[in-house]
Amino acid sequence: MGSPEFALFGLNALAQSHHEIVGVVTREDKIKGRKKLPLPTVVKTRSEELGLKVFTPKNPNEGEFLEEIKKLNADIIVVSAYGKILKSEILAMPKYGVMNIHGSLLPLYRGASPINSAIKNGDTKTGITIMYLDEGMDEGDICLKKTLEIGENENFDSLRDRMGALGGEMLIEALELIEKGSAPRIRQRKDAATYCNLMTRDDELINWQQNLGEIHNHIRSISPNPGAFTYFGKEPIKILETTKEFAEYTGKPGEFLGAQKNQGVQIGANGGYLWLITVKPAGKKAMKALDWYRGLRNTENMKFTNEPIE
RNA sequence: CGCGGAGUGGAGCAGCUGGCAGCUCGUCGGGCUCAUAACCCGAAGGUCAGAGGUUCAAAUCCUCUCUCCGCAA
Repeated sequence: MGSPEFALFGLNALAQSHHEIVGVVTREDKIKGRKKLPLPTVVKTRSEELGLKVFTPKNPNEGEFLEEIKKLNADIIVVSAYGKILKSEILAMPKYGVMNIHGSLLPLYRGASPINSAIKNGDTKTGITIMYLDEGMDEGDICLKKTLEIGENENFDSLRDRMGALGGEMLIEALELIEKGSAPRIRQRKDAATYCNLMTRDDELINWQQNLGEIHNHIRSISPNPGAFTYFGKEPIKILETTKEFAEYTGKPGEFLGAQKNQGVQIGANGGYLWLITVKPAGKKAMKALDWYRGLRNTENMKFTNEPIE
């Protein structure tokens, strides 16, 4: 069971292993407004490529779907970023229980956005936990846990892919252990738990009052999708890639300081300079910050703001 | 029929109250320099997304189509 890209890794790992996938469960297709096309999850698309049986229940805890899944008679259910809560009835169904691939070192970052949150907080390492799912929010016992370094400028996509790959390997490993009956089962330390929520639009807005490091971490934690944004005049603009340079800066944060070839566009921030590398203006495609800057023509007194202006 | 932005030489943009297609950058050639991503000189490169229409004349006005993107869901 899974929905976004992260879940793909577990699926692919399983598909390449000797384990038989009796069915795949993923979120229902979403209606994408602009062209009002129903968009299937990547997991659904991939599963269909693999010729697997796919379920997209609105509520996985309801009668009809429960009957269906019971018929599959799975030995184990694997969950990875599925996005829906599973209740006891389904948790008790498989012989070996329900395993979850979670993108953090539990009990840290329980919740919906562990990968984003780790980057956003400027952590230098994170990891994958394979755990037994129970009714709590990522509270189940831990089976396997492995650590991963986070690069200084690494963005969400990059880390997500690396973590996904690791998660896939660990899943197979965990399944071997479970088959042999020698899988570890360690309780989580409740007192060490931290939580992270689902990201919303508000989490995407850049706050120029923050210091340089925080802004930089914020930007890469959701890059390239959905991407952090700020306001340039009255238009929103996404900032997808940056580097940071700590320095003395006494001007106002968000101000344009110029552009440097082979470096980017220099923006003032509390505690130094933020160099824009890649940017995506409203209505445009992602582009080099320098290209965007070039097209501005007049850059006198330009600045980014927390709110739309004019 | 949810709202909106945009498609112009390789890139980013201007031109859009109709009249020989322009800017910044890149590329190529040459020069200056100990040297350079700096500076100077020069060149190549565009059926202005596509189709139709109005006009003596359309990138520029009207109609339709295609594509990309932001918001909202």
